Amino acid sequence: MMEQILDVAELLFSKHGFHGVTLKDVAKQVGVHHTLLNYYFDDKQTLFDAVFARRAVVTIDRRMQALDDYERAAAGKPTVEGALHAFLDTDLDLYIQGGEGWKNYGAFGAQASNSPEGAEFMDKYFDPVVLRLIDILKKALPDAAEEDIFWGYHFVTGALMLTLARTGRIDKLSHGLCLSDDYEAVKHRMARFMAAGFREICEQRKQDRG
Amino acid sequence: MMEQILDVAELLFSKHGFHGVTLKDVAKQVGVHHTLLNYYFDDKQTLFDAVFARRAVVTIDRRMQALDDYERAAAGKPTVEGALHAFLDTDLDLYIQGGEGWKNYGAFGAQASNSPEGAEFMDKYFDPVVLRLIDILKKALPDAAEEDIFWGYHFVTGALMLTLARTGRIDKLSHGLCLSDDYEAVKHRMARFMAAGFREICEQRKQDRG
DNA sequence: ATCATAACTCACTAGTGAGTGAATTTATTT
DNA sequence: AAATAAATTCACTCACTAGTGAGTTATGAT
Repeated sequence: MMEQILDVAELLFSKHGFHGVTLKDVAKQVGVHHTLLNYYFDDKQTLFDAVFARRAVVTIDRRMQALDDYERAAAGKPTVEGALHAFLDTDLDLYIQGGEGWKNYGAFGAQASNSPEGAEFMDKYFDPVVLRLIDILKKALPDAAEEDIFWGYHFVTGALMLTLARTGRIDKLSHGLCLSDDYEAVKHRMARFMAAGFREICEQRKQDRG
Repeated sequence: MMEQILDVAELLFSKHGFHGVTLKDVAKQVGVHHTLLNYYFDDKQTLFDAVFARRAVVTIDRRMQALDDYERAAAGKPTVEGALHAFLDTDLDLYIQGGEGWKNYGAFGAQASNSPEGAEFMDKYFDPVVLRLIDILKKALPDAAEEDIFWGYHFVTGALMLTLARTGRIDKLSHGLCLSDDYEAVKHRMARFMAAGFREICEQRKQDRG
């Protein structure tokens, strides 16, 4: 039952955010009395956190593992694209293979990261992985200015977050050519797209200097 | 007074979203009785829409104008970077020069685009400009597959939305090296970064083919 | 000064939200 | 079958939200 509650909460929070969902909404969709949620979870915030925590550890561990593996495999010569592939694809694979639940979690996370509190809370979890990524990026771009790498990273997360947030929505613009839950398509493009961006702004800096 | 109400609503909605803000919150911060908001605006949704509408037209007009100007100036040979500069910088300039209000609006828009309803509502306004951009991008990349351009565009908005959404928050990760309201820094990097990405995924497609 | 209108407040209603503690049902053990 | 514990519902409280309509103050024209 607890799992079902988390599943529904995950879905609803991902669509409407923390304040846009009531415990009754969740309970109703689960088909259970709303006070049962207070039985399993102290309060609304606890439920929200539980939704996050349930899967956060998994993503983080996998990503960290993937980055470690990549760096080892690269044997001292990592590339931006390689690092980004490790960072992004590992996550995207989860959403591709993990079924409905993981897709909702992706959207949930993206939504949560939008509020100041949510972002701060999540950063606590994710910062180590991000720093690990940035560490590898620095090795791949030894001449790069630190700001450039950080800005590049911001662009990457932005793109990823938007993709995750829009899961399941139709892209009217492209007349359905791009489905926002077509993570295969994203996986196929994103790392390479972003790697080129990183290279470019480092190049730009050299030009600015010289 | 109406302006003050809109200003405060803009700020609060940008932080907490539609459901995270009560009319009392807004009224209190304006220093006015909460029922006054019902005097100026039919209901909460009307207020929200008014916040959006107040500035939306300005951005859209300016962007559309900038794209038109660019295409004319490019005289049949537009570049991806040029188009993106027109599209992005025009907006960023507004946030740079427009003062606090415009910065809040940026965050407000990014926040609003996160909910399904909000996104759909906004898309109605923004679709024409976006299609105009994509039109130019297609001319700049005549060999590109349509999906690639749409995906690239998604990455661009994602990065932009994240930047706008995080306005005013400190980036702990970079120890303050990147300030998310340092739009000058974004302006300096984003168009070029993204243009390189576009080029790359078109290149990739050629490789995939041949 | 007077009247009219705009700007704003007050007192209130109806409804909803989260949360509590007692009561009941369901499952588990003995 | 009885006893016990877990799972679930019920009846309720308290705080708060959006919104309404009547009332009040300020503003401005005549």
